[in-house]
Amino acid sequence: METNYHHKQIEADAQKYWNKNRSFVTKEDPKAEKFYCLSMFPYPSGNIHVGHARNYTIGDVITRHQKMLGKNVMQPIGWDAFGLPAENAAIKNNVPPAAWTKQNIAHMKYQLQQMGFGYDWSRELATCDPSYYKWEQWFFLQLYAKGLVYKKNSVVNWDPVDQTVLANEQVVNGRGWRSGAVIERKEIPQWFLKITDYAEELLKDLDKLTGWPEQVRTMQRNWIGKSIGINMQFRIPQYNTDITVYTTRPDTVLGATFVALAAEHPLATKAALNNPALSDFISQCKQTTTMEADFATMEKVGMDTGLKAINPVTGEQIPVWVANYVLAEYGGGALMAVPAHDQRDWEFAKKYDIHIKQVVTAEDGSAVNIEQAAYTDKGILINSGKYDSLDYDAAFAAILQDLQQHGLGEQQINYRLRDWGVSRQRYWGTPIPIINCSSCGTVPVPENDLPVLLPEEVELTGAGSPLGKMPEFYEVACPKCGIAATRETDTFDTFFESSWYYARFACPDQNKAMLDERASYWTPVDQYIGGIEHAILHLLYARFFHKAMRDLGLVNSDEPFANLLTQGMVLKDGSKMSKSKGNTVDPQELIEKYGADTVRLFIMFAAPPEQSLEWSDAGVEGAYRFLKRLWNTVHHHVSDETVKIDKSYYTKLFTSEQKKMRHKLHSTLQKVSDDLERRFTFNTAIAANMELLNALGSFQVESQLDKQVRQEVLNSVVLMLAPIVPHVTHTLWNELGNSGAVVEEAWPAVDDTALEQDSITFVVQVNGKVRANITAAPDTSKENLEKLAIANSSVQKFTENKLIKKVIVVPGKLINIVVGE
RNA sequence: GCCCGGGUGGCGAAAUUGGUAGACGCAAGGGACUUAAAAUCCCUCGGUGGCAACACUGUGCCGGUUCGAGUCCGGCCCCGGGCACCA
Repeated sequence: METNYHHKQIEADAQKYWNKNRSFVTKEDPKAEKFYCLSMFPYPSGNIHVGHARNYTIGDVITRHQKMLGKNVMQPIGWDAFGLPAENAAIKNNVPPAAWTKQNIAHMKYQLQQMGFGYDWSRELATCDPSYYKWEQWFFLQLYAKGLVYKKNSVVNWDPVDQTVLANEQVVNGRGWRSGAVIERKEIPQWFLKITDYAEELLKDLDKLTGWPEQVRTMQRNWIGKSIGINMQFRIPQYNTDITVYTTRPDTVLGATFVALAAEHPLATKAALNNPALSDFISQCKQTTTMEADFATMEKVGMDTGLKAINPVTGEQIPVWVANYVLAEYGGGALMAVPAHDQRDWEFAKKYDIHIKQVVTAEDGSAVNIEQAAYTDKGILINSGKYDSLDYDAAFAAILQDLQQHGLGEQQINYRLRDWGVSRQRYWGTPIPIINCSSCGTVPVPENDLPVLLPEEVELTGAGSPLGKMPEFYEVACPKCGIAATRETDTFDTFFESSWYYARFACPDQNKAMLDERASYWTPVDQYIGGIEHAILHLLYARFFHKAMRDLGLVNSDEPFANLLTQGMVLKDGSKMSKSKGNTVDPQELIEKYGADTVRLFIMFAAPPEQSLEWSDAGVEGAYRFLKRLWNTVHHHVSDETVKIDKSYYTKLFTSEQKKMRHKLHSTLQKVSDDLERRFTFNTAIAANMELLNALGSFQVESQLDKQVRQEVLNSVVLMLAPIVPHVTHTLWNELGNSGAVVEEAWPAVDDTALEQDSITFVVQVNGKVRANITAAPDTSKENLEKLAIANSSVQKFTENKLIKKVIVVPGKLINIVVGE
């Protein structure tokens, strides 16, 4: 055995072994339990960064550990290859996005292989490959046929100088990031998927996702935002029409002192026709950003339309305002404003001196001062005539009944969730398979003509999509009537690709169908790992696609991801590491210097996976030092003679020192198994192995049995660390005299007899403060523990001349003596 | 603004079900080995007081529940993620 740890040679050898023996190439196997482990696939931005390394190391540790548990494990990898950065790079470097992307994939693939991840490379796919996006176009047409696709006008960020649509990310302080021009809102026709048709199921099935973090389920629940309220009709006498207002607080309707409309509301448009000031105001409102965060923090402004609305419950006339804080997309773009019981309405009313009328008061009779702030809790009705003294539920029911009787209101379930707009006015994406014909209208591309190929030899200028300048792309004959027609030049949102790739990994070679029966074998993914930043959009879209695929008979489960691990952000200088912020760290240098095992060990040791990890170059050295120490320990152990462990070993009469060592080993094994299988706390699993190796360092080896104990410990340490540092353990396993490869070994079993102890330490507290430790047999009775504790001299210092009120004994842990004067 | 997290030594963190706060590692200081350095090994390491034994104090802030609170409850402050066209 080599005296020193040479990571380069060791890592090259191990990787060669896995490739040659196809250690991670997997087939369907009905005899074994399947385990599909998937990390979110990367966008090929150019280099692997630390966030990737963290994500993929977590996935790889779980994959290798599950394989050791005897499961048929599949871990694929691919490339989320369409997207905006390729276009930006193309403009900057004058390289077509396709070439740039392919070059990045090649480099990043090399980097992933250097990290030693156990991927089934035979399943590799890239979403920009026509063999992938063909099926995406096909799937869109299936959804179209099922009525889950529609076209409507919606708003985009328009850069008037570059004459192009900008992503939110490309709008900085209201200006285009390249041109610096003030961004305008522009309404254009776009394609939408009816995710809202699945809103109820997406909400309900969250209860079944017990393998997901509660945090993510809560975020999705709130995002879907189901509410039960009432649609009320407010009469507008001037126009002899009604407007519908949605409210979840019908108990406050008697306190409604105005109606507020979104700038986009048709009635606002009508009222502005002969009111130039209002017309100006509405145009101003429409200038504002499309981003919700900006929308919610901007100053609330409004203008009275001069119209009056009739409160359907009181018959009272109240003014109708246009206000910039009313969302056009939600609740019909109109709301009844109750300043006394809604904080935004309250601020608006204060600003414009609108009447504030309190109609709810606290249930427990405590004081409510609506001059200070709105009272938004549910409570008891006051100033409400016949509804006085009703609580929320009773008032809801009574008001609903009265409204129904007069045909002025109905119960309504609303969702905050909006339909998914999938059109992008960009080049580097999947072409939307639609043809626009002047006589037939919107015509789907016939299945036989798929895929609609994206031309790859293009030049990007930053002003609009190149597809719109390529007649050879967009000039087509209408598939229905044959006359000259125009192909859609928009492409899909890249979330489209990432919403079904996990299923395609089951059958990437299938060229006759989107998916085949192998997708039903492998899905749902047993363990999905990715950044917390994807908690809502990506995971919700993928859940929607899975249900839609199920309804088309393509998969046989309801949910795509059975278990989810959301890794925390990797931060640098306190902010998220991302390609757009340009603060990424390239792990390549560290791999060169210390090897992949050190990088893997450090990343897994620095923080538990769900927490954010503040990157620092210091500490990597410590991980390297540990691997060297492990190497040296094995080297020292095998330098004179190797020992074997057979069945008879486990029934030997061990000395108390040997028992202590074996207790440490098997309690560590128990802890590490739990850490890797249930808790995913890889940091504490590594710490436990460090402790074990430290304990082995002070274990004196004299007899042959001592040496066997040390052999047992080292064998187990190598097996326990194999998922985390697979290269060095590959070599050490054989150096320890074991045949076969560690990658094929089973996870070690706990020897329960080694866990038995003759005596354990109890903590003795007086009034909850630790005063002593006592040692006693594990089965010592409560009474005897109490006696031992009270008799202890350090304890007596705190109990003398005091009354012992009671004694609390926690079995196996502590005794607390409660004393008083 | 809304939704979801987080805050523990000089630093990354541990404490799994309310039961010894700081495991494990980094950095720092001291020592051994060496001609010297690197590497390696050993010791110290939350704060205050004390020669020491030990005592008091300490988990963002304020209050509460409990024999006992980093952990549970109420209120606040700060930091991070998401907010529908970054992926």
